[in-house]
Amino acid sequence: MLSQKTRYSIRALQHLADTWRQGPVRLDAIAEAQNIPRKFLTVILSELVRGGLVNSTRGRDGGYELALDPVDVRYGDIIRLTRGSLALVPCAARNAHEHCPNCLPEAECRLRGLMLTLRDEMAAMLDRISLADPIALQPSFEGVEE
Amino acid sequence: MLSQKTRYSIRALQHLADTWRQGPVRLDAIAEAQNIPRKFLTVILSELVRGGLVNSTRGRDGGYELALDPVDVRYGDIIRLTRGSLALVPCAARNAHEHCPNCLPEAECRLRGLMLTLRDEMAAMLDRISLADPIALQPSFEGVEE
DNA sequence: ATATTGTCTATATAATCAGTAGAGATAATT
DNA sequence: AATTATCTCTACTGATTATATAGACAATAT
Repeated sequence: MLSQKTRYSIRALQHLADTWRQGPVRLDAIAEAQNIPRKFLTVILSELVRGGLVNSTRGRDGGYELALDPVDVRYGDIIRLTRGSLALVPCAARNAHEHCPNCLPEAECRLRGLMLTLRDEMAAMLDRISLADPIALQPSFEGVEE
Repeated sequence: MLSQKTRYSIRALQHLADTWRQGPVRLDAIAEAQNIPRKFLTVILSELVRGGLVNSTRGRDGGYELALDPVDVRYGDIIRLTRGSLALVPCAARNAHEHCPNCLPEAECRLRGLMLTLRDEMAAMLDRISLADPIALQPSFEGVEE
């Protein structure tokens, strides 16, 4: 699962992509439009600034804007930045690789083999789509079991 | 990320797939071969039994075996059973669907649109591969940054 | 009977997550 | 220079979840 924080990060970035080239957007505007707790969003946006995806301006008329053209911010980048890794197990991460505790030797682990392949498929998709791309919305399931 | 418990579950099931049709395998044998804490594995295997993937036999010469032919146990099933869902956000789950807290209406959420597509791609892969399939192992990265 | 094996519920501990508090820094305006 | 409007940073809190462990119980073979 993506953490709530990662989900907030993505939605905040989508908001900034939507307002690209319209000048700085205030934190409160983002919080309100995206339904994100204001205080928590300060932490999240600061991390995105530190991570280089967002620029901030302080003081009156300040706010946030994307540091890059939306077309250059891919979902894979965002998830790697906020969550550290795309992979579903630590040992299958290509960037933030870590050993899994209590596992078999990596070279013998079939779960790792599988999860590496899956990670690469996920990366192929998430690195293809940017904040500038249209995304097909899907009707709500409204609790329907499928 | 998959929880440690899910990872243990998968490795335990792989072990049982390897010993398919060789009679019940004792918990201690699995724990030792797969490097899983013995006491924790009792909990895990009991859940797999309750979930219908594994059969158990008590008493002397008892142990665990797969309830189905390995070819009929797909990784998607295992993850759905142990983790509840394949999706990376609650609202993108097709089986265990839940609303994400503090989100936009689902029908308007681009993150959900994206994550539904990703979920379906992941499902396509994980439901194609079973415990009977060979899995390509991959050399350990040994801390190498890529 | 006894030894061997799995089952079940409760508990302990630690880590992570989600969110808040509050003092501080910077910039524009007056 | 004072004021107001912004963002910044570190620390903290409370709740939840994850990772186990303990120990009494049930079933089976010999």
